[in-house]
Amino acid sequence: MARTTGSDGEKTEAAVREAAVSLIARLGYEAMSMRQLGAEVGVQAAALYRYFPTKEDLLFTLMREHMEGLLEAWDTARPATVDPAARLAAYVRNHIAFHIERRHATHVSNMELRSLSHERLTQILKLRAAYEKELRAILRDGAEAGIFEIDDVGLTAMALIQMMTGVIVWFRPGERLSIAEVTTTYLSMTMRLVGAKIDAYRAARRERRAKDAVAL
Amino acid sequence: MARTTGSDGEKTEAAVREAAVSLIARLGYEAMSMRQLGAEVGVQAAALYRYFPTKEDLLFTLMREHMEGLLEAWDTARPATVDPAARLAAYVRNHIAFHIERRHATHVSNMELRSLSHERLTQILKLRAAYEKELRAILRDGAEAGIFEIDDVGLTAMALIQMMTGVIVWFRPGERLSIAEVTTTYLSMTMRLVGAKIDAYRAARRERRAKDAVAL
DNA sequence: GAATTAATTGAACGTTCGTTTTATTAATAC
DNA sequence: GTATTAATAAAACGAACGTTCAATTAATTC
Repeated sequence: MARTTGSDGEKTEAAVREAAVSLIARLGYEAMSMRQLGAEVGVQAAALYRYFPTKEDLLFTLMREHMEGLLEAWDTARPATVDPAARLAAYVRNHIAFHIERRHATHVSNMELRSLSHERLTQILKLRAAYEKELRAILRDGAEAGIFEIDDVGLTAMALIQMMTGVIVWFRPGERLSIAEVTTTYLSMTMRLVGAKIDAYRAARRERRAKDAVAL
Repeated sequence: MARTTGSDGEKTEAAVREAAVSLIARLGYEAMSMRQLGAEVGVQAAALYRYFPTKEDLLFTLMREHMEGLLEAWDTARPATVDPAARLAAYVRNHIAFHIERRHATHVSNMELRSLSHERLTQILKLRAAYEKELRAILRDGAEAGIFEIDDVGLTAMALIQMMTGVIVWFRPGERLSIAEVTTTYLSMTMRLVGAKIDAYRAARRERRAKDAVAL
């Protein structure tokens, strides 16, 4: 009726995070009770307050770490090239891989924003905006280089993100399609959507060189 | 402290539905209390039970009517032609118009599915499946006629629906873009995504006629 | 091995929840 | 104008909620 044998703060906290993501994704933040979460971890509800001062703190921590993880993943996956088509392909691949791998956490971060305080909501939205800005930059560069055909950069970025993130709604690992197949298909849909011509970047560069050569 | 002057069951029920859609969209189903809903309508919580036997019945009614409305809207908007490009354009236009017009109700229908009982969830998903089936049929016809270029019909349908429905997340009437502008841009993104060639249907028909003429 | 710190239990707190019941008044029918 | 029906208020129900607190035991430190 007190500290249990083998209990370990680090392990318990990790178990709480994991169980919370899963429970909130399945039931919703409001519908999940602290008693349920405790039961899932194998601990009384009161023990949870050793790790997170309130239920909302727990939610916010999960969301912030998810968004920071997304930005870090992109920072690692970001290619060195300036070719917009290659950068867009990398963005799509990273986005889909990250979100399929963390379906539950993505669900939480996208659906439970309204349960955050105003200040914390702002923090999460700022992280999200930074991530989306990267995509808009790629689209703008591609449009200005003439290798993408885009009506409205902001609108296209939103459409692409909604389309890609939507994967988590219907995708189930081990069903009809593999992650690789899904990614390939989404990549070709993306490239068509932005009107990218295959190897348009190299063609454009060749053309520019030829023009420069003439100018000399 | 009982029936109030001017009270009218029909008006109250309509006010309850309207307030419920708005409150659930804003706060979430679990977070909205029956007392809050009553206050919004200008009535005690107990009075709500004259119109909906339980809170979940209220939610289910709103969702079912939303989905039925969507199917009816498509039934009305569905064009007579067999041209897949024209049908796809009509589908996109109807989808975007319907969802922008009913942003709150769409939010409710998409986000609160987990608060339904198993049986009722099945009913709603059946309606949704019927609606999505229409899009898959259009895509399949277009692919078979050779005027769309589609890797995977099911996956493309999901991608398109996620992309289009995503409009309600960021679109606010009266801001930078009008509904017409948004619709036009989404239409061209859709056509590019499915690899539709402009007037490909007419060209294909012309070609077929020419071949038939030769065969004679 | 005694003292200290870490981890947890179990009980309790005040609130709020969805819902039910009963009483009461407005509108309608005869 | 009386009887009936429709629409609501007010109060109450037990259950569940997030959270706090004191007590208790395991692990660690010295």
